[in-house]
Amino acid sequence: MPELPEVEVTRRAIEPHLVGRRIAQVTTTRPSYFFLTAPSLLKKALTGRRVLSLERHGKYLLAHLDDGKRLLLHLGMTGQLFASGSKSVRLLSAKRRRALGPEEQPAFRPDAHTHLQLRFEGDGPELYFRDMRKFGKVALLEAGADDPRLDKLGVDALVAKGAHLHEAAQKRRTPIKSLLLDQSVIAGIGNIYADEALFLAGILPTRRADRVTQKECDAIVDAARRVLRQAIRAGGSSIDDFVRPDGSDGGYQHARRVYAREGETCGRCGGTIQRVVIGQRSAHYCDSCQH
DNA sequence: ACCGCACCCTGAGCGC
DNA sequence: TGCGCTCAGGGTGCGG
Repeated sequence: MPELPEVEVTRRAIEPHLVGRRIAQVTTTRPSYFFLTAPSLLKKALTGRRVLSLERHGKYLLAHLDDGKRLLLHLGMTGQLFASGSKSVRLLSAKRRRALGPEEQPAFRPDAHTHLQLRFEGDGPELYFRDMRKFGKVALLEAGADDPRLDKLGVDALVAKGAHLHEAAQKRRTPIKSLLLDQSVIAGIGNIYADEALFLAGILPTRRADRVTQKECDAIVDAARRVLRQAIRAGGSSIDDFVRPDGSDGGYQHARRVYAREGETCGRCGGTIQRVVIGQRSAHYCDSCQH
């Protein structure tokens, strides 16, 4: 699931294909939950526009256009943003995957899950936004308009301090992990990196937020920053669907300590990794390393 | 204000 | 072989 590292890896790789280029043609799927701006409006607004910059805000990408409007993208759970020519089995349906020989890796061709395709003037690849479960989002923001989703975001996890977490935690009885996932407190942390940060900080995900000390908040946020930076360097985590914009896998899934490792051995103490559900989401931890 | 939970979606994996 | 069920989860929005 794309979190800050996956979105940042995507931003860096997509930027050279996007910034400075003029959009020649926009292709979409039918209107759906995925399109916060109707596909017809999107096509009209994007065609002919030049992209000035590509920013990341938490897990959102924001492309600034030459008419002052902005294109807001969110990868949701299964969103994939990549360039034409990419090859990866993660870009294929299971049906197509099964039909392939073991060594075959055909170049991606847009399918029913490819909700947005951008073709540009001149040389360079097309860009595709594919999202199987449609939890991703595309929205066009009018020039000068505020956006509630962006306004709500807390401080970016790459620059957050323990104080940001502690301030929010003091009056909250919710589990500390739920607070870490709250994008209005700190922006960018999702399920994988929340579990990893809490493991490194030695704090149980179930601990009530108001019982986490300032010092412990420092440790959690420091650990989160470290984990996120490391994950960016590794190219993100390709556990289910994430691919880098050239079709390659990230590498951080091999470095994770607890996430999706229920029943496996803790690399630090030799104990067994546990799983509980917190706020309708899996939480993974080691009950002898975390308190 | 806070908190828990339903919901949006589709594919994988499982039992029968 | 295939059906029906459950699970996965980011963000939003609701009711208590």
